[in-house]
Amino acid sequence: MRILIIEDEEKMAKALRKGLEAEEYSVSVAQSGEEGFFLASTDPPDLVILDLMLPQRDGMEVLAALRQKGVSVPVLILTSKDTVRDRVCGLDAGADDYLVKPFAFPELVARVRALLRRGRPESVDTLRLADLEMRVTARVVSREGRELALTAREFDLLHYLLRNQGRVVSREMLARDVWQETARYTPLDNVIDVHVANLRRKIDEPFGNKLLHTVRGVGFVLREEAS
Amino acid sequence: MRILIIEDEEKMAKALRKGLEAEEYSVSVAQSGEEGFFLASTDPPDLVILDLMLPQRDGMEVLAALRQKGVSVPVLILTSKDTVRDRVCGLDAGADDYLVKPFAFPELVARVRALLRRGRPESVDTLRLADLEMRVTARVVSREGRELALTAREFDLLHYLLRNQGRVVSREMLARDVWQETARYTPLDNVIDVHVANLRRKIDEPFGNKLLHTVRGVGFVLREEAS
DNA sequence: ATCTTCGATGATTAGAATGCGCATGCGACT
DNA sequence: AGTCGCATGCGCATTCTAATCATCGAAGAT
Repeated sequence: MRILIIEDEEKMAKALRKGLEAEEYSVSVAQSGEEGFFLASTDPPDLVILDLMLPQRDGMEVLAALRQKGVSVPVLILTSKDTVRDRVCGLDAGADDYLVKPFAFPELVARVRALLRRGRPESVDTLRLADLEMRVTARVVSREGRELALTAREFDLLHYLLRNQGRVVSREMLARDVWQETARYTPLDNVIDVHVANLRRKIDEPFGNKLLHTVRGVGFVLREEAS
Repeated sequence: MRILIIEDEEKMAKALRKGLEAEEYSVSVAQSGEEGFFLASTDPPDLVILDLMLPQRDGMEVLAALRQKGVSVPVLILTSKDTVRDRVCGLDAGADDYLVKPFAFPELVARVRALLRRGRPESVDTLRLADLEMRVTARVVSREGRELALTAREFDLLHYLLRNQGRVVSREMLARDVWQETARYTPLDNVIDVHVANLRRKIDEPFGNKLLHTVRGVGFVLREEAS
């Protein structure tokens, strides 16, 4: 994940770079508004951290120019201007977050994480395990590129298993979270097993390596290697 | 734009609702964590404003449960817990912003705007799917170049489906967003189905490949490939 | 240790019940 | 006339139930 810091104070810039690099981000620094605008618009990073008081070109100007140009990279404003008026201005100019100096570094990092998390919306929308792929809102499931026809229940079941891939899920969990039956699940009732079997027939049987394994006495897991 | 406020203190909730409604948002309020979780997960709004100290179920729990369930709606935490530790926790649990009480209302609104801005793709006047084309302001729909005569309802319905192409939309969503009937949709009431059928007759039946598919148990999708 | 036995757990199958989606038609309103 | 809301009824995919079959693994005997 690439972060661009636009900040003229050298001390602050260095501290930020060091701290963010420790978090495994790839950091570059622009020392002026002009330079920052150029870098952000020619090769947009995944996030911009923007100081407001800059030589040559004010931070607000840089932000406005970027948005004007259609650059939609997330921007976090980091400044000592702390009035409500300043914050509202910054946010309304197109910033995604506004943090006031002095600040706590852990909070900055948390906010950076939050912004970068949002940047990849499709990663939330599509779940994957090996060559099995689920696009959630479209309700489409495919394996080896071939689309599979699942019923509503089967889809919900697989959705739950994919979200908990690697974890063993019990029948009680499935009864509660997929079937929404709070209490009255009985061992006599093998609805779950039936649907698991049906799901297996569609997502596993036609293909080589099985993904849906049963853990005797406990429940089921979705994972790659055989157990 | 729909906002859900999860907040038990009645005074605060009322003030928020009033202020946000003045900004043209459609606001609903949940008085407990339990209720908030239910509302947010069954019918996700465009934004959630979440208090942390709640009866029944703590705000952090609600957030974690929502993310766990794959609900990716933007969440702004609004609380009086103001330590750095609290903020980092909240953001890392999946919140998108964190604002501390007492707060300046204009700042809240600016942050709300910033969050909602991200969710929206910029508006376009002509929507397209395969050879189906809709010019929105002109209210003209055509396929294979031939203009189609749609009624007002049919147009609104198709408009909604086109804006959400590729996503499965439920009857509840249609009842709310196309019919604006907040609550009194019943499964017995098949108005939606009738209009979907009529729409199909006009945009799909005369042509080769169908675009409007039904997803049994869930709703309808507009998309190209057959499923 | 290895083999055998047996109970418990999971898998499979088929048929029954459910509920969903769709067509149709009528009345009301514009 | 055209459009929309609403109700009824049918057909069928989906889901559930229930009964049978397969498999696993621990315990005991050899």
